[in-house]
Formats: sequence, C-alpha cells, structure tokens
Amino acid sequence: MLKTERQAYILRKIDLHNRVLSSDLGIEINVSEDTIRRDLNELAELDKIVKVYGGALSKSFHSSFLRFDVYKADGKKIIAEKAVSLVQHDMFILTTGGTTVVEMARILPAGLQATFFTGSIPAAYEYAQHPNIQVIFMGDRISKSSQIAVGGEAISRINSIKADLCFLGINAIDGAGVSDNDWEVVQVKQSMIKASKKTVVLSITEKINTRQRFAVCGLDEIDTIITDSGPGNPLFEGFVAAGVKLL
Amino acid sequence: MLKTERQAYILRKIDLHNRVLSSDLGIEINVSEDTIRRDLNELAELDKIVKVYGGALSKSFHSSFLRFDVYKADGKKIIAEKAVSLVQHDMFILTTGGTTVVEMARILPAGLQATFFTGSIPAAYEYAQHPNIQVIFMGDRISKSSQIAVGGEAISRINSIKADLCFLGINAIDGAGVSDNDWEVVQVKQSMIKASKKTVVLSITEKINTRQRFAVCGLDEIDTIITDSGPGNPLFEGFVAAGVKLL
DNA sequence: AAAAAATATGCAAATTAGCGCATAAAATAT
DNA sequence: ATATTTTATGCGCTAATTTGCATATTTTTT
Repeated sequence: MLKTERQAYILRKIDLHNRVLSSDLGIEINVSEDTIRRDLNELAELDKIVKVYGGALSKSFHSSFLRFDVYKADGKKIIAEKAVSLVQHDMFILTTGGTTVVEMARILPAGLQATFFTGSIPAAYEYAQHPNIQVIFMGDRISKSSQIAVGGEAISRINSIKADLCFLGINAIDGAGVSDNDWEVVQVKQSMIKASKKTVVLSITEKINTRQRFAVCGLDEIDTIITDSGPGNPLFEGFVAAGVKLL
Repeated sequence: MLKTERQAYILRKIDLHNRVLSSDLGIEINVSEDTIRRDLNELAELDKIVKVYGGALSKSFHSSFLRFDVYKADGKKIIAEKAVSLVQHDMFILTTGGTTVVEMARILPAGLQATFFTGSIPAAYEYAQHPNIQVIFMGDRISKSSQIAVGGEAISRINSIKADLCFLGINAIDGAGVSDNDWEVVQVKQSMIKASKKTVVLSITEKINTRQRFAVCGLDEIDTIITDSGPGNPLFEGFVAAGVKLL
C-alpha cells in the first residue's frame, strides 16, 4: 500500500468515524505505529485532521470542543446588545431560552416597560429581575435538556397569544432555514414563530451554515438575523439573497 | 475513549445540564474519579467551566441565580430533610416556592422517581436537575416578589390536577392557620391546598405563632407541620390540640 | 467534635511519542 | 544498466503522557 493511499484511507476513516486510534490503524493497515504516527502528523500539518494523544480527530469534532467560552460570551453580549435595540416600549415579546437570550434578558434597560412571554426557566428568572417588565411563563412539562417548557399545554398557551416580536435562540441555521436536534423544542419554536408578527434569530457566527436533524422553519419566516459579526460578512450572502435582514 | 473525546463529552454534558458531578461522570465514562477531576481542572484552567467542590458548573449559568454553593441556612436544611422523608416513589407533588422548598428540592435523592408540579421558578430549576424527576411548571404571570406564577391561568392549571402531597412554604402560621401578605400568592396557595390530598407546611420556628394580613387556610386543612425544632416544643401545643401532626 | 466526602500529591504501570539510525524502496542522474 | 541520491519504513531506545491507586489533607456534613 502506497503512502498516499494509506493517508487517503486514514482520512476517509476519520471522516466516517470522527476519530482514529494509532494502534488500530497500525494493525489494520499492517504497518508500524511509527508510520501511522508520521502520517497523522503530516495530515495534521496540512490542517486536515487534529492530532491528539493516542490518535487523531476530525477537525469539526475538535472545533466544537475548542470553542472559547470567553470569546463566545463576548459574541453573545454583542448579539444581546443588538437585540435589545429592537425592543420598544409596551411591546409583547416571545422568547425561547438559550444562553444568548438569557444574556439579552440581563442587559435589558432598567426603564423598559414591556411584556415578555417565555417557557424558559433561566430566561424567566432574568426577566423577573427587571422592575417594569411583566413576565408570563407558559408552563408545561420542563425539558431537562433545554430547561424550557414543552408539550401540548405549552404550545396551546403560545398559540393563544399574539406577540410583536419573537427572539429565537437557535442551534443551527443555513440556506434551508433554522434546524434543531430536539423534536419537542422544535414544536415549541414553531409555535412561537407563528404566534409572532416578526421573528428575530439570535445566533453566534459559529452556528451559521450548520444544520441539525429537524427543520424548525424556512428563511421566509425569519425577518432578521442577529450575529456577532458585521452584516457585511460574506457568510451571510445566502440569507441576504433570501430577503432576511442582518444586524 | 481518548482523553480529548472524554473532555468533549464532559463539556457537552455541562452545556446541557449546567452542572456535573465527578462521581456521576466517573461511572458514566468508566474511568476513575481522579481522571475526571483532572479533566475538570484542565477545563477550568482553560476557562471553559467553573470547578466547584464535587463537580463543575457551566460558566454561563454560574453568575445567575443557579448556584449550588454554600447556602447556610441550617434550620431550612433540617426542615428540608424531614420533608424529603415524606416523599415516596411515583408520587404527584405540588409545591410552592420559597427558600425552604428550594432547599428541599436540592437534596432530593438522586434515584427518586416522582412528578413535581410547581409555579416557582427557582424550585422548578432545582427539580429539573434531578434525572428521574418530572417537572411540570404551571405558568402564568410571574410575581416578582415571590418568583412564582400567579393569576387565573395558574390557578385553573392547579385546579385541574390532583396531587398526593402539597409542600407549602409559608410566611406566617398561628392558631388561626396560615396567613400571607400577598393576595395573589394566597390564591395560588389556596388552590394548591385544595388540589392535594395532604398538605405539609414547611416553616422555620420563627414564623410559628405569627400572623399576616391574608388568611390562606385554617389548621383543619393542614396535615403536618415541619419545623427545625423538635415536635416536643411547647410552642406547638395549639397545633397538636388542633390535630396537626408535627415533624 | 466527629464522620464522611472530595481533593491533592506522590508514585508506579502502561501506553504513546519522538529521535537516531540502519535498511529498503523509489527516484534520479550518470 | 548502474550508481547515486532521495524518500520511506521499521526497530531500539529514551522521554513524555496518561491513568489508577494509596495516602495525607482539606472541605463538607452531621
């Protein structure tokens, strides 16, 4: 087996499994682990994989691991500030949960008078800290993974209101729209979108052009996307073309 | 499992649950707790999580109301433990908010399987931390003073269920019964009492034989009072005479 | 104050990595 | 075709990393 072949084999395996062990590969291809290690180092040098102790990982896997919370928090603050600028007096606002939304809830101006509807426990808590904000919690069963109320009751509560704005914290968005990996949460988000005149997506740049298992809504249902990078970023071309505003 | 993978797993779990215990992770991933502790320390060093005694917390939630660090309220802990002893498997339990109830929520046994109904944001959050507990939040407008849902919707939701037990955190109790100073909260509590087969009052000793503006219920509607002093305390004579159990 | 739980530390065993070198294989030059 | 240079591979060795365990220490709970 030629060196190039071998490396191609390794790459394919990493693509498939997201990871390889040097020891496995040695036996599998029937070369010494030294050779494997040299291969992995070369591939890592070319930025195709990430070498770790004992083997290697796919780049996507590792980048999700490497996200800098500090940086991320900064990004979320930027987003939160932009989002706050859309909030006006006496609005009715629906929001999901998620750290970005919570961040926004924290920095709402003290004087602001508005009504916030949410099913998220952390978000509700933050809203309740503001003296002039009325908080309506749309309850039901609490999903442990996302700390928000899910289920039929929650959804019918959402359906019974009409909000001016919906702030949607998301997991993934691309040209096809918003997607998520939790079916119960998807249903709640869909109801929220339908119950609001305008939908504003809050997303850190990392999530742009990623996709997850379940579709939440198409780009046509989104009015604005707020990210931590400027609207000029070429990453957003597809969204602008679809008529979505950027902030 | 590679070290990097393990740490990624830990990060994901913290993202999802906001906190992890070293002991859980050790069993889950099947490595020693030493290794987990070393991982947590490394991740904390990189500023990705917050290390605390016993495990770690998500950075984003650490700063808000959710912390399980030292919370010195000896009396309330005693009450909480007595209360927990009344909880049995597969019960339906209604609870108010209040620090005593939250304290109880924190120390519920890990294996306990039960359903908790509440309208309190801090209590709901604590319940949601337990893997086998189902949490139903009975939502409506959030009262800022008490962090619980109040109003017609909340009350009609409460009326629609039938619980085995109601844990009632209170403000004042004397020979005439339980009283409170917030009319909206009173209404919620009254509904909760009616919706439960048994009502258990949680109260620190200081509140015994005090009264506030609005009556919540008479002693005849209370089955048990749990305090931080022993049942022999002469303070409780009137309650015993009225047929209330003491713990 | 005592008991229990969690942590830190030092140490040993196992695994993985890196280096130099000999040899084999391939490419290039003569 | 042969010699020479370059590249690739495996082996022996040492170094570094990781992990679990025992023990002492600290923190928390009772």
